[in-house]
Amino acid sequence: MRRADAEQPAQSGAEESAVTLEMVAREAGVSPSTVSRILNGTARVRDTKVRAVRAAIAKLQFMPNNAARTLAGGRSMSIGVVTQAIDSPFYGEALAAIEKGLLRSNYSALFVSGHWRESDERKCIDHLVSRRVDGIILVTSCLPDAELQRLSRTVPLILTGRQVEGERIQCLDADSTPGARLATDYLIGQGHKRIACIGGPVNHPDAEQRLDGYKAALSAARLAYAKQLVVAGDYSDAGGYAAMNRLLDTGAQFTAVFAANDQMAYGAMLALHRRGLVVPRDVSVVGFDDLPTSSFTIPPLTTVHRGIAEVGESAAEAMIELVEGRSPRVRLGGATLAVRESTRPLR
Amino acid sequence: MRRADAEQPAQSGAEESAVTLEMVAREAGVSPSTVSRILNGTARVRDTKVRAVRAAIAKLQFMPNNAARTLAGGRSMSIGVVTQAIDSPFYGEALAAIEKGLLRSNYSALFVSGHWRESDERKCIDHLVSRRVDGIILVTSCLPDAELQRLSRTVPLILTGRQVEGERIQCLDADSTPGARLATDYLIGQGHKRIACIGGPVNHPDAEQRLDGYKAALSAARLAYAKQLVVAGDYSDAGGYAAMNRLLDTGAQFTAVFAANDQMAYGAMLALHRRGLVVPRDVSVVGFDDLPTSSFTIPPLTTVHRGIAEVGESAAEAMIELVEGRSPRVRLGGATLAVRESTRPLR
DNA sequence: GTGGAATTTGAAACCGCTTTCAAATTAGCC
DNA sequence: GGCTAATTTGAAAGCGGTTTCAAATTCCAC
Repeated sequence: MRRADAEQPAQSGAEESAVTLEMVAREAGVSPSTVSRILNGTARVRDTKVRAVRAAIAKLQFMPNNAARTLAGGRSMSIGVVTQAIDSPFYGEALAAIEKGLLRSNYSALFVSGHWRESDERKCIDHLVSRRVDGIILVTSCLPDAELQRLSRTVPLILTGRQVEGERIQCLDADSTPGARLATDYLIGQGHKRIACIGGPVNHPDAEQRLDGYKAALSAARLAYAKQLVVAGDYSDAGGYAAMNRLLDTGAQFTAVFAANDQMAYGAMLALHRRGLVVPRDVSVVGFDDLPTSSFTIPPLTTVHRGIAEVGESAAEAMIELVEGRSPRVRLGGATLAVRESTRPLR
Repeated sequence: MRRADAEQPAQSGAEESAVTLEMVAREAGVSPSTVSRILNGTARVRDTKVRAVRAAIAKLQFMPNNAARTLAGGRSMSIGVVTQAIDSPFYGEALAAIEKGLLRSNYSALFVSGHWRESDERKCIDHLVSRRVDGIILVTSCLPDAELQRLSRTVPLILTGRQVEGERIQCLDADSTPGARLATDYLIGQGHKRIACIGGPVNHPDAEQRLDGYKAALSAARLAYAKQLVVAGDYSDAGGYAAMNRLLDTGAQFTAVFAANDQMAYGAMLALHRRGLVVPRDVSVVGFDDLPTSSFTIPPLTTVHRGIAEVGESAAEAMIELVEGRSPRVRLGGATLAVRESTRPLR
């Protein structure tokens, strides 16, 4: 082999030939095993050697090859994170939190998005599996329970937004029902009796919970559930806008709206604005999620706060516990209502 | 061989022992090299064997071990993507686009965020390098030119938002000056003469471009540049809110504002609203970036559209060209103005 | 049918690190 | 000091692929 060439510092457009652990070992006058042990802290090593190795590492600017580590060690030190749309503010916040939660450990995150499509999500997950991630965090999943259970035999799972049984599945209990209940109760407490609801996509577990909370609040207050006051959206601004327009077009009477997420609330508020209706004077609006932007809408949005960031961070921490073999114990705070300026007492 | 054992589906909480290429080879009655060749298309293989191997792969549900591939092949088939904050809507959109652009290839993205801090960004990049990414896309970077040039010797770079010379550095020319000029020109064309500006973080190349565009428009229209009409923000909603309050507190007179990004425009609009000023009746507001939400603010925001998504996708495609050894040729469309309802002619 | 070129194949080396196992060293104790 | 026990160390065998190189086939023209 042209080792002579290799000794030359790489110039030109060519890639610098990487420093290997073996080169470090040679430089420090020890065996590769010793270097590895120092790197991983897997065994005691005489102090003089530790120092020599550290010096060699610094001198050569050694950076362990992750692929080799993964292959030899059987662990990739990376966690797959599945979301549905990386560009939604909701997932953005969750991802940032997961990134933060993983930070203190040596694990790093691999983000992929399923776009609310089973096939896409499946492909993403295959991808993660072939990359041998040590665990997968699913921030909402479109796949059926059985499939997740099967997957959990290959790799441990953390799941938010849904409850699925399984030895190696840890669910962060994030039932949305109480949050939706809280929001609706608040409106009722403010004297509203005709409360519309812009729901999430039908057949989506989380969306159903939010609708259930709304219904529960109504029935607890002995208010009739009026089907014509409920319209489905798709969790997007545009969807909320369209939903509100449909609602308005039917001529239904209401003094308040509960939107199943903040983005739809934004859209709904714009639709109201376009019709000359002022929030909260004419209609009170409550959202769900408390996105960072919700403090800056006009008017600032009253919304259910559940600490997306907190959930994300907990998920990350739980995942670390899980892959390190401990059993995580997660307790999440409940939902609270961030009361801002999009609601008012009825009189 | 305990083939009998191997046939049992894996049970219990134990991880399923992964299927290896060698098992596929045995099952198909060929050598591992042949399987590899079929997998990668690196050589012709007799058709009967191809079929046998495909069948074996399907039967065993073989999924190549990515770490082994990376180690042996020297390519990780992954691209590092550096942003500053994964939870900002701007980066969210960019990341989604990059993900999309990479989709058709076999490369996948590794997202990391630098949080506008040099040290964080440096750490992220080291991380990517140790994971042997085949290329790095920097959607804005805080590091000095020289450091990027040094980095480019290790791995090819794609850089947006800044121009840095280098053999293996490809810059997507995304000079913000013309966009800012466009926005300010529009306000001037609408008859505004006293135009305030909420700038980005000082010392940030991109922010400076946006300020330059603003100044250029003023001077082209022979309008005086008034220092008291310019305040610095930090590209966040809260920053825009605070900046507008400072502006208002000084008692400066203005009929329009150019905010260096949409999020600051949101904050500014809220600050105006709180003081009883109506947009656009009392003050016209123009933003920059055209975030998806900007169509749904109240009022919908007039803003500079530069196709973040387009930039992201181009970056991804250029990166593929680059790592495949071709030389990318990217031409981006210029900035346009999305005229909505936050501006009005002065009279 | 035969020789030689072209095409397919498999054996084996290697990618860079971890880890086992046994040898070498050091420590502890009588 | 001598002997055993405890601690450090290095050699070598993988991890699961890719790739080189030469052997084995197949092809083709004569």
